[in-house]
Amino acid sequence: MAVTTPARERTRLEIVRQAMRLFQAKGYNAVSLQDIASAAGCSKATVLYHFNGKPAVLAAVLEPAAADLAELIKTARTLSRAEAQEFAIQHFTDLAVVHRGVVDVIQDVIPVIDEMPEIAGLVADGMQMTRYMAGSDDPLEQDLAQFAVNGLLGACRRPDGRTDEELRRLCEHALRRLIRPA
Amino acid sequence: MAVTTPARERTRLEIVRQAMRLFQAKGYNAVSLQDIASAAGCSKATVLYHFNGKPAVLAAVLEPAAADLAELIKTARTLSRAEAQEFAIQHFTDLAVVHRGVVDVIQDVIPVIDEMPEIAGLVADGMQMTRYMAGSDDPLEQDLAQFAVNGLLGACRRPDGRTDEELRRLCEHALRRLIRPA
DNA sequence: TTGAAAACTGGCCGATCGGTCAGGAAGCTG
DNA sequence: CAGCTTCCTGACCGATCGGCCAGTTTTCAA
Repeated sequence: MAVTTPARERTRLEIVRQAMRLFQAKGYNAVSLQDIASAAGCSKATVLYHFNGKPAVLAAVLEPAAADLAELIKTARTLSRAEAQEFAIQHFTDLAVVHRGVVDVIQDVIPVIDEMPEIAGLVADGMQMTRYMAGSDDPLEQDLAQFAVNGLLGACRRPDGRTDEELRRLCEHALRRLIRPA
Repeated sequence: MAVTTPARERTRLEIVRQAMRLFQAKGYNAVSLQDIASAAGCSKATVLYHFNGKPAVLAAVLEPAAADLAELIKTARTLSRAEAQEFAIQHFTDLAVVHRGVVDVIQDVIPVIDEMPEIAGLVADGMQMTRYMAGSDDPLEQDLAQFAVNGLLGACRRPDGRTDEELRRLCEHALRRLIRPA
C-alpha cells in the first residue's frame, strides 16, 4: 500500500490552503463549503469526499498550529517555573505571529467553542501556556497573563501591514510591561 | 400627536433585549431572526415590521453603547492631552465593562465589518479613544495602546463570573502597567 | 360606538446552507 | 488490453435563512 497518493494529497492541501485563506478573511461561519470548493478549483462534493464535514475542514486548518503548540507545552513541562515563564513569553509570541491566520479563525469560532470538540485541545493548550506565562499562581498575575494573551491575539488579528518581526517585537515589548518575572 | 406609542416601544424594546442576549451568547451570524422572534414572544414578521432587516436589529442593539462612547469622545476633545489620557483610561474601561455584551457582539462581526456601515461610527470612535489613551503620537505607544484595548475587550468578553467592579479593577490595573503617562 | 391607523401574523418566496449518492473519469496493475 | 481502485462530480435532498405581502387583530381618538 502506498503511504500517500500524490493526487489525493495535492487536492487535500489546496483545499486546506484556500479554506485557511477564506476563514481568515471572512470568518468560519461566513464561509460555505461552496466558497472553499470554488477557491480550490474543485466541487463541493470533492471537499466532502476529502473531509468528513465542515468542522473537519476547520480541524485540518488548525492542525499545524495545534501540533506546534502541543510541542511547546511538552517542552515547557520540563522547565522550572521561571524558565517556563520566559519560554512561554518568547515562544508563545512566535507561535501567535507565525500562525496569525489561525488566531483569526479561532476568534470567530469562540461563541460556539463548546460545540467544536475538534479545537478543544488547542484552546486548552493555549490556556495552559497562559498559565505558564503568568509565572505565579497569584490570581492577579494569572488574570494579567490572560489580559496579555488577549492583547497578543488581538494584535495578531489585525497586523496592519506589519512584518512578522515588527509584530513579534511589539508583542514581546507589551508582554514584558504586563508580566512580572516569577 | 403622542411622542411614542407605548405598545410599539414595548415590543421594540423586548426585541432589542432578546437580540442582545442571543447575539452575546451565540454570535451575530449564528442567531436568526426566528430565534430573536421566538425569544421575544412575537413572530419573525413582527421583528421585520419594527426593524428594516437584520443589520438594523444589530444597530439598535449597539446604539446605547455607541451613544455613550460618542459622549465620551466629545468630552475628551475638550481636555488637554494628559487629562484626555487619564479620562480615556478610566471611562473607556467603565464603558467596556458596563457594555460588555456589546463588546462581545462586535467581536463576532469584525470579519465583515466593512459590510456593516451601521457600526462603522462605533468602531471609529473606539479607535479615536484608543489614540487618546496612548497619550503620545509615538508609534510604539500607539501600538501598545491598541494592544491594551485588545486586552481590555478580551477580558470583557469572558468575565469568568467576575463582578463589574472586579473586572473594572483588573482592567485598570493592566492598563496602568501598559500605558505610559503623557 | 365606530372607523381609521397601528401593530401584528401566517404563509410564502428564492436563495443558500451542509450533506448524500449513484455513477463517470482517471490512474495504476496485471 | 481488461479490470480494479481511487478520485471526482452533477444532481438532488431537507432544512433554514432573510425578507415580503395580504390580511387579521388590536389600539385609540373622535
